[in-house]
Amino acid sequence: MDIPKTYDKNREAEIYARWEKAGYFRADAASDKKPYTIMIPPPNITAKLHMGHALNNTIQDILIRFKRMQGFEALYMPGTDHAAIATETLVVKALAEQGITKNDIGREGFLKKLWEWNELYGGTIINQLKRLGFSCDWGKQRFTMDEGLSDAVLETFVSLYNEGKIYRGERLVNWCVKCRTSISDAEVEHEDKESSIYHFKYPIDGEADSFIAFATTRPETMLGDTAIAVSPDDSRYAALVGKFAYIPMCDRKIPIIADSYVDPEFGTGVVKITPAHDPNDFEVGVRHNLPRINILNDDGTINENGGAYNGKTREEARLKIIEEMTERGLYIKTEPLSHAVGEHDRCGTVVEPLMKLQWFVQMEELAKPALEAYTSGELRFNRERFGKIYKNWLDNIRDWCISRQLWWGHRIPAYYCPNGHITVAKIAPAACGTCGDTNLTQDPDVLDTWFSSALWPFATLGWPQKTPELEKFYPTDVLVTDRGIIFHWVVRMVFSGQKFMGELPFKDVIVHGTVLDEIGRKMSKSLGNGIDPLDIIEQFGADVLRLMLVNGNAIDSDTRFFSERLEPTRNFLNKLWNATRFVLMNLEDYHGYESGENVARETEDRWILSCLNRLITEVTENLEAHELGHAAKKIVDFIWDEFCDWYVEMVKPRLYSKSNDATAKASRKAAQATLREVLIAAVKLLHPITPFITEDLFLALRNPANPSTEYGREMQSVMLSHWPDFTGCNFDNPAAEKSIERVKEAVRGIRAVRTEKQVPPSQKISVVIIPADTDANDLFANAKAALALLAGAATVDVNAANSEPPAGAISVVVSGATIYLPLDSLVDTEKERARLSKEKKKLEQELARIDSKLSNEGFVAKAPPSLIETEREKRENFAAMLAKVETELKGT
RNA sequence: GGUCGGUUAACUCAGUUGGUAGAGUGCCACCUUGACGUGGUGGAAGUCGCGAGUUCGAGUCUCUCACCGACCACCA
Repeated sequence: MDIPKTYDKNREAEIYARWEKAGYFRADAASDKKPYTIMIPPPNITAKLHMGHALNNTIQDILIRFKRMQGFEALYMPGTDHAAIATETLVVKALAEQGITKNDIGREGFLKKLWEWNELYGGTIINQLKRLGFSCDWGKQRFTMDEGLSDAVLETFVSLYNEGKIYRGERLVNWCVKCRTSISDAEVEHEDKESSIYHFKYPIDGEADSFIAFATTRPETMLGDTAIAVSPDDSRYAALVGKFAYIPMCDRKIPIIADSYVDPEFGTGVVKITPAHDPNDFEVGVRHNLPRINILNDDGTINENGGAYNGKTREEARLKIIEEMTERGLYIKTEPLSHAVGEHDRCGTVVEPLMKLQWFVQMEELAKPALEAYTSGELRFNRERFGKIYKNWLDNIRDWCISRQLWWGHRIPAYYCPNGHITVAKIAPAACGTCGDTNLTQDPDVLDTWFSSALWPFATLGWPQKTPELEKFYPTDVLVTDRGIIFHWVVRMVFSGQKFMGELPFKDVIVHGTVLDEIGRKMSKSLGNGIDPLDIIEQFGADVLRLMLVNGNAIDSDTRFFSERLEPTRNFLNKLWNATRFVLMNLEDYHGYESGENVARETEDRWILSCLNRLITEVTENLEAHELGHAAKKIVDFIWDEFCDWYVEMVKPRLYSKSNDATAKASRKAAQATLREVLIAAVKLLHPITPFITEDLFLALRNPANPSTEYGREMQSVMLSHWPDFTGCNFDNPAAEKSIERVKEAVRGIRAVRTEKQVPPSQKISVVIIPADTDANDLFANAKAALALLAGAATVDVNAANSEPPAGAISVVVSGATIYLPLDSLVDTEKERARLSKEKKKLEQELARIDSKLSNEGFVAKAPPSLIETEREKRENFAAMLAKVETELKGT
């Protein structure tokens, strides 16, 4: 049989194509199996996938494959997001490079460009997902702007509108002067900036030489001031309340009012009020019925309300006003100030609060059940702190501004007639619903991109239609997402699901960390420190990337993408590949034993099966609990340490035995059966994480007589075979485990001496073991052949207990035996005494530690009995070993 | 300003109900033994950020502080 020494990662694409062709990822709504559903967080069609997607989707695919193997009808629903503003910005930029603007090509032409963009990037993303091995049901793939989702969006909008939960109103919105659109609070990033605070004073109207001093960080907004406010409790200004201040630039008198919003301790205790350009001032304005003067155009320049400043930019106006105030003797001073400035997260432009007529979703009532779901414990987060983020957001919920002044997105289904009536309908109405006027225009704005993704868990399944898919697969089982979009997305899916499906869209939320670069920074385009998953796949394969991303990692903490971790991961898969190769090479005359059949198993067989049994239990538990890092690490450790380093080595003498003796043959077959069984189970456990290589290995192990058989139609893939489960096989075997642990201890002891004495592996030594009792005698006698191989011995003699030790030998005391290595020429009495003394000291220290513990009344009284028992057993063992060491010391 | 996270071997990180500190990489020494040198064997290496507390016992629980990081936030 000819199997290459290394796994060919280039087979991944071929294996994937095979799966896809066979329809293994298809989830059937008519199936009798229990459903298990995960919705992919639809990637934005803005660019290629990055490492964050790779992690996010790997977690999902592991869970999906695990559940599919467990016999669930598992649906991994794929799709993409149109990402309204993000994509539009990119396309605008791309057009600008050709000297084209949106208006040049018009709405229709522009949208055509966007659909072309979607074809290109949406397609790229899908191919990347496939390349990473994700087992999505591609037949069900959706896009947030496709027909079905668009219908769901309209349905939602109309229904919320009819309920009065969507309204249109003039409010202060976050306005991006560059993108010329409103954005939601969540899209505003606050960053502390070094800027200045300017101190001015306004004259008090009608009183010569009387002024009121205040400070502002935005002098240009003075043009829109409609009041001056002080604290009601501030005696300093009490006399001024009710009087008027005078704004010279605008020739405007504004009232001096008292409002509790003002903190008398801060600054001068005086705040200028600009209701049209500051959210707090807006509130104050509402309370005091102040006029709202909008001084800005959509592009951020001063409008006609700014009088002489009309047409100037924000920055120009600011300087000019400072100048003018100075000339008028009303400027006091400028101080440096570090304060938070809101910026648009997409373009970095300073956000301007602006009065606008926009569409809003009234959040108060929708938020209540969403909050209740969390506080009642129905909605769970994998870490409590993520739940707190969720709760905090809902506690401070504000109405959601959903209109965007963009073209790419779901156009708002509101139609206006010349008489000022609004008609909201899914299908463009022929006439105004109020006055019957047929001259209607549709609102030019589109909806916030999250409006559609909020519906993702059920709209993708066919809602508002009552489809079999919706019936079968909703609610989904778990949502896996990045920390960054808990409130953007998770919150909105929750209340949407509750509102329209009457049921939470999922009960478990897994929030994972961010993939950082090698020095702990976020990967970003601007830093140029991003790593393309496809580059890694090109070099190492998807299996390596997937395993590396989860192995040993705490799911909730950020992880650095450390390229040095790739090689060890690849090495592991190579190790697994070769372990399988070894097993296959030794199965040539194997004619099949099925699990549970009566096989002449030996102690090491029972040991490895016992370890495997525990591994399966633990890995299953870990996966159920979404602790992928633990699961992966345990499988890797088992395969490498227990299986390869110990079991395979121990079993070699049995495999290589040429004896035709019936016992020897039975023993060989038992070894073959165990090797195969254990490896098949291990490969299955690993399959959700590294699906490609395990598929190949499984198929080979299934049919060892002809492992190179091409994937036949009748052959099932790994994912459809069952998740390993040894319940009822009685493989749990503590006695075998204890025995093998002793063998391992003996082997390590001998190896340590060999290394110390620099005995090369090629030099075979003889070993004499004098066991402490009959149990140990049986154990070591049975393990003679394995011991010989593992310790590089030509002969292993197990003498009777208490028999005379050989002369001139180095002695090693282990649990249950003293081992003698007759290495006459190498024995140096002085050094031996030193070594044994060191050993003695170590044992004495161990004993002292245990004794102090056991003689501690508090410990004996309060520690769990099992722990005390363990300590006593250890004490016994150490005491016996110490006695042996002392005997040896006397002998030298 | 508020909330949260991190601080464990030279490096990157695990450490699931508190019970004698682990892995990988790197380093040192040895080895091509019939699966694998993308390998094997042995080894060195940590006062678990500082200080205190609870406990028979603390990397693990509580508090203080320090440094790093994330998020939230309307203080002019």
